[in-house]
Amino acid sequence: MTEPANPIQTPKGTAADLIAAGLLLFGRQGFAATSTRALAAQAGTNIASIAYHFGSKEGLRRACGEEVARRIGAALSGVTALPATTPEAARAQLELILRRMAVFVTTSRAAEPLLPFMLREVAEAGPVLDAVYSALFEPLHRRLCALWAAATGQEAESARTRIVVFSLIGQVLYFRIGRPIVMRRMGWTGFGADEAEMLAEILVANLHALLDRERLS
Amino acid sequence: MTEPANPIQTPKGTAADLIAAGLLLFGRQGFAATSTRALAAQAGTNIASIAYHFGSKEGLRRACGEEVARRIGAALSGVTALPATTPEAARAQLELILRRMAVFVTTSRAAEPLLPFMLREVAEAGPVLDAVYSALFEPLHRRLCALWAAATGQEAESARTRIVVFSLIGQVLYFRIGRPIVMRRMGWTGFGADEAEMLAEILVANLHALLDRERLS
DNA sequence: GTCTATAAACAGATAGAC
DNA sequence: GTCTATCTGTTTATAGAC
Repeated sequence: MTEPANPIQTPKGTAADLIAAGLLLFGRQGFAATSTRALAAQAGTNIASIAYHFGSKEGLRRACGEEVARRIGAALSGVTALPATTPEAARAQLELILRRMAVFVTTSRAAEPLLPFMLREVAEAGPVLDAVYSALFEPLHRRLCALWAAATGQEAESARTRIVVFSLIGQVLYFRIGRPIVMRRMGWTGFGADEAEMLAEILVANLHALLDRERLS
Repeated sequence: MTEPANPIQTPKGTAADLIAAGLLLFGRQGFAATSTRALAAQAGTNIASIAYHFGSKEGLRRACGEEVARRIGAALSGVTALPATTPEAARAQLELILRRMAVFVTTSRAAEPLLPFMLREVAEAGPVLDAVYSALFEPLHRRLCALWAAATGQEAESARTRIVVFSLIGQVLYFRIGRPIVMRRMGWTGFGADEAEMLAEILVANLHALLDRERLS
């Protein structure tokens, strides 16, 4: 989730160009609305190369999903591997993850072509979703559930824990999904340069409020 | 078109059947992936009737958007019109709105064909979005911002208020969007009959925690 | 590996009978 | 208003030259 000092090297060649085009156009317009001609044009190649490299348009979609899973998985590994021995440590790690998520969805350059593609796949429940999901949402859900359980003493598998984790992730994702349309329709001029900071601050305040309340009950 | 005596009752006839088919299939597969033939088959009519009643496939999409706006607007009018004179009243109304949203996204039969269609339009940023948005998200955002401002004494137009409102709505919507895939992938068997109750309870607890923390700072 | 040309299927829209 | 048959353009996938 952090920007690596040495940014992930994107492979070169026609296949990589097509995957980049797929991430961009599938994410921007959706799978069905994107023609193979548009993909080839965006990649600076011809239509036939899609069949040559990926078998079909659907194959390119799959390759895009695997590429996303690969990059996201690498970016998340540092987050999902941290241990949490005490409630205090679990709380601190929940806070850390939320801060990184806030930065990721608002300002991370790495997220730019990946996030729209992923959100599309979630919305379309496409066949690629499992790869993306198992690389991102599943470890994130599991990790947050485990941390919440460690911080509160509740069951990680309980419905309550699950719903709380849903709400934590949902706050971040809806912020990303809804921001463009809300800003356009309501004439909001933007949140400024400190947008990520402010979102993170509110997410963390929200988290601590939830945890404190949980401890009291 | 005359207003039916029972507002829940859906109008009859081929045009209404096509709108119902559009809400269902556009919501399920997306606009681009849904063919006019599939729409006609779902509605139990022929392809030509789409052009006859709505001019084009795009016209049917617009009519679906207006239908959603009409129904949602009616369902929301009671919520967005309530006055809030004191901070305590504002807090109580925030709680009420969250409870209604929780019920709406989890158990309301009325939401079933509408919500997937709306979420698609949001994801696709389709041309219908403005009608849907102005009927639902805009009054909801404005109302929640105003209530939050009334409950905390903050500015309704401030970035902080906007982000808080985003997070409130996001918790509910992501719960609806992410639930199917998370349940499928993680083997969750469901949240039980009291799902809406539990979601509402957590949303409300979240709200009070946020408000209390806001008052202290 | 890359490309042009094309095949086969499909899309949305329409003409015209009823 | 409804429907069948059809037009026109576009889609994905492929064949075959280089």
